[in-house]
Amino acid sequence: MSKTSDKTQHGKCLSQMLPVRDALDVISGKWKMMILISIIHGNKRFREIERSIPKITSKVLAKELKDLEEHQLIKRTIYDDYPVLIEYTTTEYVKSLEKVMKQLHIWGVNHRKKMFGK
Amino acid sequence: MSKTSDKTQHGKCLSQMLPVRDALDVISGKWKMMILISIIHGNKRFREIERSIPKITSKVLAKELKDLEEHQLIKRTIYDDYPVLIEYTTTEYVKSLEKVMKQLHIWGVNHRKKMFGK
DNA sequence: TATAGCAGTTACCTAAAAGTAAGCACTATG
DNA sequence: CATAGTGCTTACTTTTAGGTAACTGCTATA
Repeated sequence: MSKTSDKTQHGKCLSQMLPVRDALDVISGKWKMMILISIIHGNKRFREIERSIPKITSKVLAKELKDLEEHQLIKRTIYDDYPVLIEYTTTEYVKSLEKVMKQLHIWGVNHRKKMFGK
Repeated sequence: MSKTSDKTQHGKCLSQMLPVRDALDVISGKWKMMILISIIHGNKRFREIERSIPKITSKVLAKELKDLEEHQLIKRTIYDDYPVLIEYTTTEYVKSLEKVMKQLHIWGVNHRKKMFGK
């Protein structure tokens, strides 16, 4: 195989890599997927989400919720009754992530089995 | 809905979250998936992989290759001829990640479209 | 004999992510 | 009237990821 054909391979390779990295930029980190899953499961209120995720702090949660909102995966709704009520819900767009989530879940279960005995 | 039933929900929720996080612990970060993709595409030698990934440095590459080896996704083979030749190849186990990779790729392409105009 | 390639390592530095702890203005409950 | 809950924010510290640059011992090439 010549060096020239290697270079062509590298080009192809990049077009695989970059979108994968784009995706990971959005969903990676310790908390984002956990928060999304919590909301998908029906948790709506800030404290409710906070309690559903062990060890998360309000500071981190607040920041991550903003990020997820920017990425249009969740929306924040203010119900201006007394007392003011705020709800986080998923958007339609979150559905596009379901397959990714599913595969991550399957692989995670399997990997844990592989790593620390079945 | 009672507070008791909420607590049951949170339990269910965790069993979804934890495997997803396990998976992300292995594949997240700026470089791991790019390195895997490079090797899958046929790059085998250290410098070859390095050149196939823009902006990566040898220090980071060396460290990430060790991590991937620990997770049994790649193997490092030493051919003790002259000069000593070292090759990185994927393991069988990497195949289990293919669906995850595929979904990340699909979602990444789509997300980029959504974010900065089609 | 100088230069470049091989597969990394080393020491140092910066930036980003995350943790710690407290507090705010408000309401609801005992 | 104290206590606890609401949805956060602020200031500060620690931890981790990643970047910079130089350098090693080896071989191959010009």
